Amino acid sequence: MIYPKYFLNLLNFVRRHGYLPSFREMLLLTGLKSTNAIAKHFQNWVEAGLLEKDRAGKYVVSSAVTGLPMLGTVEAGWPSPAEEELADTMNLDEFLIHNKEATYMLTVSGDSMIDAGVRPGDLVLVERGREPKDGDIIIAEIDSGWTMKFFHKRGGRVSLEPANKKYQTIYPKDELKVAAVVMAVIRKYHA
Amino acid sequence: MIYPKYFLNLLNFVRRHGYLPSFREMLLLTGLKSTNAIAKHFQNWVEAGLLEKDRAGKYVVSSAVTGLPMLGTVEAGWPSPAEEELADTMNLDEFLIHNKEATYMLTVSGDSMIDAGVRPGDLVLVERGREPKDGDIIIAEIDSGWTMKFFHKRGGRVSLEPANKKYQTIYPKDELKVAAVVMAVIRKYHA
DNA sequence: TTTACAGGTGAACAGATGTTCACTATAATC
DNA sequence: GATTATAGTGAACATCTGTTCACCTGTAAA
Repeated sequence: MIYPKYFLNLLNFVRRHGYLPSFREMLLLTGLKSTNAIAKHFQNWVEAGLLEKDRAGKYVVSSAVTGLPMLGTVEAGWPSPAEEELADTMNLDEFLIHNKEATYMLTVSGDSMIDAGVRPGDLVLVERGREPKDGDIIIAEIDSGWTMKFFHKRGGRVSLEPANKKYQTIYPKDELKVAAVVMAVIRKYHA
Repeated sequence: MIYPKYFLNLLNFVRRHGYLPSFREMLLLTGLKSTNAIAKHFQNWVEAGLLEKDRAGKYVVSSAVTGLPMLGTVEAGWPSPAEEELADTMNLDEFLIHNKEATYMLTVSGDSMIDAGVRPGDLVLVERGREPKDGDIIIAEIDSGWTMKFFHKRGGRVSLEPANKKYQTIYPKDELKVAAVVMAVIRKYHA
């Protein structure tokens, strides 16, 4: 995406400081000399969808700008520049986390879920206090300790199934203690 | 983590608006009546590490507050409340993205990398313009189209290896067109 | 009982904030 | 050549900002 003149200065400031520059700060960033020039640019950027005004009348950067471009599929090849500009953008935190207060991150150890594509060293985003449904991956407390397994509930009967033939399906004797439901898996390749 | 009184009001505001409330806005949020009361709280929160003052002297929420709690491993069990308070916190965007301008997100179709735990429907974070190293997963353009493969470079000889026995290793005839290097894989279970 | 202190009020202040108005220079269009 | 946008200047404005000072009040320690 090609941004209008001076807008990148604003973005750099936001990334460094975490808030929008004031009009006078924008003067320093752009080399301009009148706050009125900044005001006009800001109005244009609002019309262009790069900025927004919230209910209090304060400027805010649109999430369309801060997010990542969301493209097509791998097999389809790399999109053309025109397609890139149309691409959706997204913010990873907003995208992956629904209930922030209840969301935690854990490191996976062990290979009990490897056939489901969850490998040792992966990170999992889990949500506590969520009711697991049939087929969910959960973090459960069983007699011997803690484990990640598929949760199955068919006709009132609950089972914990690993995604690895080395391990056996567990049928909890009494009640099952569900610590959290796995919402997402993240694997990072380059430190 | 247990926050001091009134601090949650501030956090809620930040999450809704994307910026810190002013002292007068804090009065509305807390029910207090003097900005001086807010000023004292802010100073305490800076000492507690919940807020910071940047070089310009403006208040900013510490990243320790906005991030996710980062806990131990699955096998070790759920941490005690005491451990939770000590836990590191992290921000997913900062954690996963190094070069924002060059980072894109793609949906994976096809099963050529399934033995590496990358499944159809997964999302991959890729970085363009990065030099691939031996063992990296890359998005490459080959004669027949686009594909995701392991990049191998041993003794000057380059090969593209799938992580699926159904497919064969590719030895590019002429130069290899690397579109991007895969930096992370993300799988989301609950829409 | 006295002292210290955390937590709050109320008012005043200098500086910063976005907005607005009148005006200028440059370039493109008719 | 005259006209019309576009992009910018410069100054003034009311309002909002965080800070500061003097003061009040209940609670807990000395």
